[in-house]
Amino acid sequence: MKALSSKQQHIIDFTRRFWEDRGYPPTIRDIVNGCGISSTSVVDYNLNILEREGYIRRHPEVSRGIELLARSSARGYLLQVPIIGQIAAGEPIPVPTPDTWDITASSETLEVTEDLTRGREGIYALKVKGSSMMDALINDGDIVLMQYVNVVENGEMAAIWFKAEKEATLKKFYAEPDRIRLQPANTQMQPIYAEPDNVEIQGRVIAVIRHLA
Amino acid sequence: MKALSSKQQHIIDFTRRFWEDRGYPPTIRDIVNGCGISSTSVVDYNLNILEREGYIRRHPEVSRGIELLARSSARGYLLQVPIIGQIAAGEPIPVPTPDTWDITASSETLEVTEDLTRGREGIYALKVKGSSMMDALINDGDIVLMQYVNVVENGEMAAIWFKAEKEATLKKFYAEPDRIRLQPANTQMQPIYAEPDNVEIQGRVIAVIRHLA
DNA sequence: GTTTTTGTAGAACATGTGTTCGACCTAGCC
DNA sequence: GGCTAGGTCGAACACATGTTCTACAAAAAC
Repeated sequence: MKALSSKQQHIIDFTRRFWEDRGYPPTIRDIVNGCGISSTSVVDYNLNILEREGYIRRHPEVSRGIELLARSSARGYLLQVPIIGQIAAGEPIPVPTPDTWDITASSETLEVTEDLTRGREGIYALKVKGSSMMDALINDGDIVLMQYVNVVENGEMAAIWFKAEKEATLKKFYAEPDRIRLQPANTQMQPIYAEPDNVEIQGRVIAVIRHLA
Repeated sequence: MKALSSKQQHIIDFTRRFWEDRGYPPTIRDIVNGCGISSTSVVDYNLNILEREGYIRRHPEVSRGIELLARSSARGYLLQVPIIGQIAAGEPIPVPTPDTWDITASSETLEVTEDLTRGREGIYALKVKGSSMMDALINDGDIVLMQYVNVVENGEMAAIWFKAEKEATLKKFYAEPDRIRLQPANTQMQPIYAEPDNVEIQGRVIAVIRHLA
C-alpha cells in the first residue's frame, strides 16, 4: 500500500461518510460533487488506483458498486443481544426462554460486534448485581455475555447454580474425578470444591463488559 | 407495523443478506432474481408497502436507494478503535500520537459500538499485560478502552504513571487537599496515597472488555 | 530539447435501474 | 351478475450512472 494522495484520501473519507450516512455507497457523480472534483473520469482514475492499492473493491458495471475494504470495514457486523435479566448471588440465574429470545420482546438489548460472539448461537446477556463475583474479577454493574449451554469444558468460566444453597456464581469450572473444582479468576484465591450433584451449569461466560464513566 | 406477507419478509431478508454481503443494497432487479419474483413492479409495489410500514426507507430516483431501518441493521454504528499498545505495571503507558490515530496505519483495531464511547473524542485501546491490575478488577488479556485526557474527575478510573517508580497502573482517582488518593476498584482493599507531583494522568478508562473462551 | 508518466477536463456512449401504465387475475361483497 | 380491492405481470420509458475516448497540462525521465 502506497501513501494516498490527498485527493484519494478525500475520496475515501467522503465515501465512508456517505455510506455511513445513507446506507449505500455514492455514485461517481456523487463523489464529483462531494469532493469538488470536476470530472467523472478523474474519480474513475483515482478509484482504479484505490482498488489497485487494496483500499476498495469495485464491481464493474454496477451502479454504486464501491465496496470499502478498509481494515474489516463494514464486514464485522452487529448483533443485538437480549439482556434477559440480572445475576446476583442469592437469585436464580434467568434462563433464556423462546420468549426472551425475541429481540423485540425483551426490554433491553446490548449491541455487540460479531467478533465477541464469534458466530456462536444462543447468546444472551446478564447484568451483574452486587459485588459477590469480585473473585471472578466481575463487579457490580458489569454485563456478562453468556452462551446457553449445559456443559462446559474444563477451565471455562461458567454460570453456576448451587442447588442446595440456592446461590448463583461465576467461576472457572474444572471437573475432577469425584468432585467439581471451582476456581476464582483471581488466582491468589483458594478454589472451592463442590459435589457434582449440587451444581447446575447455566451457561458459559463469553465475555465481560464493564462500562465506566 | 402490520405483519408482513411472506414475500415481503423474503424481500427484507434478501436485501439484508445482499447488503451485508456486498456492502451496497440490491437493485429492484436484483431482488426480482434473488426472490424469484417475476416482475419489477411487484417488487416496487411491495417496497412501497415496506416503506409505509416503516421497515425501510426508499430514496426516489436513486439506484439502489433502499435503506434498511430494521433494528440492528446498520444504524447504531461501529467505530474502529486503534489498539495502540499494551499497559503493564513496569512499562510506560503508550500515549496516542497523530500517527497511531490513523486507523489504517495501526496494526490492530478493536471494533466497538458507539454506545460504549458515547461519541467521545480521542478514544484508543490498550491491551492489559500481566495481573498487576487485579485490584482494579482487570486481568491479563483484558482490553481497556481509554480516552485521551490529562485531567479526570474525582472517582473516575484513570491510567496513572508514577514518575519516580516508573510504574503504570489503573486506579480510581481522588484529589484530596494535599495528596492524591488512589482507590482500588475492589473496595475491600486499602487505598494508596501519592504525591501530586509524582502522578501523571495518562487517560481515562471508558470501558473494560474481557473476552473469554 | 524530446519522450514518458501522471493527473485533469469534458463530452459522448452504453447500459443500469427506478418508474409508470395498461392488462389481468383472484377473492370478497353487494 | 357487477363491482371493488389487493396483488401480479410484462413492457416501455426516462433518466441515473459506469465507461471510454480524445485533448491537454505539468512534472519526471531521458
